[in-house]
Amino acid sequence: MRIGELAKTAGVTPDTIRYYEREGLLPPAERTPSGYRDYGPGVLNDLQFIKKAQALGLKLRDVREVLEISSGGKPPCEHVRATVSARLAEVEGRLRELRALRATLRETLERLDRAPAPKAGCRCAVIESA
Amino acid sequence: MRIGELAKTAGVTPDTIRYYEREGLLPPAERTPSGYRDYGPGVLNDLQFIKKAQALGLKLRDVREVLEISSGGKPPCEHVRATVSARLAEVEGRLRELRALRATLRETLERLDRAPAPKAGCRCAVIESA
DNA sequence: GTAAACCTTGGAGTATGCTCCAAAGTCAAG
DNA sequence: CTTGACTTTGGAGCATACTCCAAGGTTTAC
Repeated sequence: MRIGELAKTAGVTPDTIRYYEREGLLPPAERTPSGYRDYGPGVLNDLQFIKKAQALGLKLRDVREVLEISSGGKPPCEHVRATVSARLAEVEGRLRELRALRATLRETLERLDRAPAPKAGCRCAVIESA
Repeated sequence: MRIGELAKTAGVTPDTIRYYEREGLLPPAERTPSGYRDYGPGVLNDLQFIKKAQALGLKLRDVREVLEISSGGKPPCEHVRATVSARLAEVEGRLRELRALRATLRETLERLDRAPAPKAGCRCAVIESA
């Protein structure tokens, strides 16, 4: 299977596949005599594994680590748990930040509503007084 | 006032000030005969305006637009409102995404808890079955 | 035999807000 | 006059996950 077919089957672009290979998520592909990448059907599983892990919120770096561990013969579940936990903590932190930012933005809108008509030459009373 | 002093007073680095100038957030500074940037005290307000606008959730691009409008003589409040509204919508969208991601991560952790002991050679049953 | 569709590589570009660097010039104190 | 602290510029680098490009080689269909 050449890269275009694999890409179409997996629902990604050839560029993405080459990128994964460069980044060590996929092993270097075998080559035809003319240098084209030549894939067996197993790579499809690899790509789907990557997509699923991404859908679970893992970054490509995380996925690479998981793949490295499991290709070393060990089940990576322990590592997966640590990674997912870390990602969850990150997401919760980011949620807190964004909720705070949302509150600030809402308050700013209210202040804009209540603000008096701007004087010519003013920059923005609402921002200035923040 | 030279850039180092201004930076210290405003609580930023000289690099940041030069960056703002490059990006059009600050007007090109006047220069001493030897080429050093030479600031009047008004620039402090500009820097604080930028910091406040950032604290309100505006991006530097937004701030630049606001500054451009107000340096054109018009009060930028209308534009500020539009910008803040847009930013709020973005933040709310991102919050929704992150809440969904958090749910996925939590569910994944639970599945890891319930998962049977991994077989050697398995990649990760929990990811595979996602 | 030729044209279309495919493949290769290396490298640049995207967005964000800085930060850090080297090489060289300037200024203040002693 | 020297030392150290300051300044200048242009440019690279970070993190993320790709995307797109050009210039060239290959394969396939007709």
